[in-house]
Amino acid sequence: MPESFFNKVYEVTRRIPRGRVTSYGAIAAFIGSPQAGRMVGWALNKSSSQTVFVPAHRVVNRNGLLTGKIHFPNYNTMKELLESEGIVIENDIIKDFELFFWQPE
DNA sequence: TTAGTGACTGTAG
DNA sequence: GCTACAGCCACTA
Repeated sequence: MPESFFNKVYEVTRRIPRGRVTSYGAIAAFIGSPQAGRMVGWALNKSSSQTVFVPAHRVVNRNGLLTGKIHFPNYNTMKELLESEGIVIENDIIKDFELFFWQPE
């Protein structure tokens, strides 16, 4: 299969270590289109139809806000997944987001 | 084929 | 500090 935009999104997202998070913009920038963060979210949305597991819950917006939660089965699914990895969520926002932030390399 | 849409972000007012 | 707008790329109707 060809190296498409969202194919790279899956690849990068799967590299996110357990208990760490990153932002849509960081992934988009790593791929080469810093302004195409929307596409990242869109790709992750379709990730549920992929055969491989993609930790989409580890990707949030630049403020650490769980904007993607609305695309999970339940509004608290994303929060619970992150908390189960040791990340503290406060009002749908990741506490100490900078400390948990993971930059693609 | 064209138009509309989206899990975002940076800049400008 | 908050609101508005413009780019971003791929998909669906």
